Amino acid sequence: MSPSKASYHHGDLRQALVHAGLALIERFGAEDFSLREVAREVGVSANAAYRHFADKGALLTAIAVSGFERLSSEMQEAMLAARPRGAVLSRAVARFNAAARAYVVLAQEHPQLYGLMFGSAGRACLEAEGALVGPTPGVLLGRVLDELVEEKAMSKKHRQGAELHVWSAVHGFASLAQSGPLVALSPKARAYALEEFLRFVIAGLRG
Amino acid sequence: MSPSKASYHHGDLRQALVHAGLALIERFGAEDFSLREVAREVGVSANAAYRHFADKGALLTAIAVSGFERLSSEMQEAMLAARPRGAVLSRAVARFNAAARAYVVLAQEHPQLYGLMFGSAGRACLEAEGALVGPTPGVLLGRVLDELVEEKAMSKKHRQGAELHVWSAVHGFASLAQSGPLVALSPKARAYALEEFLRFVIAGLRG
DNA sequence: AAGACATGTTGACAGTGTGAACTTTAGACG
DNA sequence: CGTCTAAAGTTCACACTGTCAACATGTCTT
Repeated sequence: MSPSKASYHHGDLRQALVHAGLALIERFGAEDFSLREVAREVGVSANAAYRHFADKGALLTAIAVSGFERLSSEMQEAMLAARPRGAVLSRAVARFNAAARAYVVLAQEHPQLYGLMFGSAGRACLEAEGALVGPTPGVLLGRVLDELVEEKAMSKKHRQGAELHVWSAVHGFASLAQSGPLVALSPKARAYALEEFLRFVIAGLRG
Repeated sequence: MSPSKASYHHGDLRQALVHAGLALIERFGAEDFSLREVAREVGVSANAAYRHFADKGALLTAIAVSGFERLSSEMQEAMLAARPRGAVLSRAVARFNAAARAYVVLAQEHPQLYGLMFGSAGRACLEAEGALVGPTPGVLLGRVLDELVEEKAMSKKHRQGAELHVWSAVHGFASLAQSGPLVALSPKARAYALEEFLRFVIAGLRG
């Protein structure tokens, strides 16, 4: 029961495995992820993980879930901190930009985790209902779209299906930002490209 | 030298490995890809592959390259076959739509290959110069954008960096189409969602 | 004809995911 | 308090993997 029980029983092995697994993935990527190695890291036998996860895949999925929850909370935090700048940038647009930036930044700073989340391991928890505790990125973006409609920055007609559109756009940019032509650019140029891209997306919403 | 040499030397083992590997990947995905299994499939010893590929990863990269080349050729083919419909759909817009559809369709029909292409294996050959023989999707889309500018369907001002914008959008949609909220939809509904999305992208280009 | 070189094979080794059987421990109940 | 039980962790075992080293077999050049 005491939080750090160094004896036979670990206390909260499940979470420890997820934590250590996340660290390993960020270092070496999801491809070379080894169940035995994360067990070693935690200081536990190889098969101990099977009391908490059915599979190696189940642990990977749990790590992906933690990634989605982090993404969700960082997007929400950024949206809360967003402030409209002058008259050219409405409140809802500022909040949208903030959410999208948080999304891209997380993908850039944690490429391996991001790859896991949208690989075949993480794919599952987007479809499965109840796998995530926080809102999915699509849901979060959908809320901002509602604000845009309220502000009359986009028409109701274009609202339908638009969360998928903006999610696709942001997700695609985030993906290409870590493999495509953006990697060669300086951080400053990348940031500028992102702002340009956000203008493109907003323009698309206007229709 | 004869095409089917059943003896010690195989003839063109490299291509046979890529072919068989591609088939295995489409069946079981890139995660469970086994060098020994593809060798078995081809009817050759496990280590024969090392005369043609430095690594398991090198074979995977070669398969990804073949995927990119197929993507490229299918996009070009679709663009050639595209015809403007009536007066509402200009030639360049029709060609853009055709290219984007081909992209999404390939991702949908070969999700495992597509995942490989944009996983850490395929990522490399987008950055490395000369790894691909055909044009990259971004280059291909860029050409259609030039046509759009020529047609005055988009301004020169918005042309800069736009291939990254549309590539991001299309890539993101294709990715989410195989994991996100689209999988639950009927094929007809999915096709409609794609058309809606294309309108969104075109609107974004107009600015 | 002969040797050089590319191509394929065999054997071996460390490391992996995972099933089965065993052991330790925490907590419930008399 | 002692005892029983089920959860949590361990050990052993097995098939399989990627890859290295050494060897065998063709093919091509001269």
